[in-house]
Amino acid sequence: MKIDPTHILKEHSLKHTKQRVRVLEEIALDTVAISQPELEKKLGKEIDRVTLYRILNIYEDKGILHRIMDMNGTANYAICSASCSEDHHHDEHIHFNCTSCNKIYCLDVAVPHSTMPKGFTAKTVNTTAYGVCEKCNLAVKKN
Amino acid sequence: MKIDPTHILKEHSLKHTKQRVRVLEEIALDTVAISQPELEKKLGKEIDRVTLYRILNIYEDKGILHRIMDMNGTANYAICSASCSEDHHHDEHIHFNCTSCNKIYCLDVAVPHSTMPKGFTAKTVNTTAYGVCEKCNLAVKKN
DNA sequence: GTAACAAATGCAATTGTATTGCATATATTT
DNA sequence: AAATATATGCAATACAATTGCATTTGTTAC
Repeated sequence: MKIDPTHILKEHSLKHTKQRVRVLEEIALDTVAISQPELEKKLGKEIDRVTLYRILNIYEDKGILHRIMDMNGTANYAICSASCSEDHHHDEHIHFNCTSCNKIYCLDVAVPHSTMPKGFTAKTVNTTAYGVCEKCNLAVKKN
Repeated sequence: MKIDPTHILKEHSLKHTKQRVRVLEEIALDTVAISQPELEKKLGKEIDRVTLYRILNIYEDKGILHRIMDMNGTANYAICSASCSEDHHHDEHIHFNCTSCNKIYCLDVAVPHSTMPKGFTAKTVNTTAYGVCEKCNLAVKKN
């Protein structure tokens, strides 16, 4: 995914700092969501832990990133589709969390809508499938 | 939900201890999933933290409880439907995570199936809707 | 019922994720 | 280039979860 960090920051009236740019660059490298610990490992020498947390939180609030919890309760981040905004995350695709390598994929499969019971108002719906991903399935076959 | 802790333990060849019985009793009190911290608050004087964690893990492995992560990355637990087993969690209903009171409801709404991309094998699918629950919606109207 | 054994519990210590307060550094506006 | 608002880095802290080990408890066989 090719992104323009400077443009994204301007769009959301966020100050242009090298830390913020680096976070966006790093996350945009892969369509697979990246976890906070992985990000910290990659950026820990350039960016302080706390700053990283703060940047990720701001990006989530602004609708720039979406956050997916994996089975361990660890936050994972991926770039939002263009239609996401501060008020509403249009994060209605399926996440696939591999139980072998723990990676989280954003799959291009539409989520069928379900109607909520009376009284419940849903803002966002998050569907996560747990199983084994393509890579890990192949790795098993080889052995 | 009425359950028989002794029967459940026997069914899964688990030793019958008072701690294990208490955990099952406590979780069965409500259809709403209960979080680890809440459980600890309620049972902390009877059961050691670590023991509680271990019991919850065993119950999840055996398919007795299912675990739902809330937005904070905290584990929440609810009794599985009868069809759950060690090999397969038939946890295919929708969870509703209220962003106001943070409660997790197990809704009686079937999850529409989606087909996975080639190479990806899904074992369980977890759908969580985020929004405002019935109680909190009513509370807002009153003020 | 009781002895023997395996397994569960409790405690202390530790890991790992996330947050808060405050001083310093940096980006934007004029 | 100066003023000001905001972001960053550091230290300390909170909280969820895990590990190792000694002790206790449940189960099985006698």
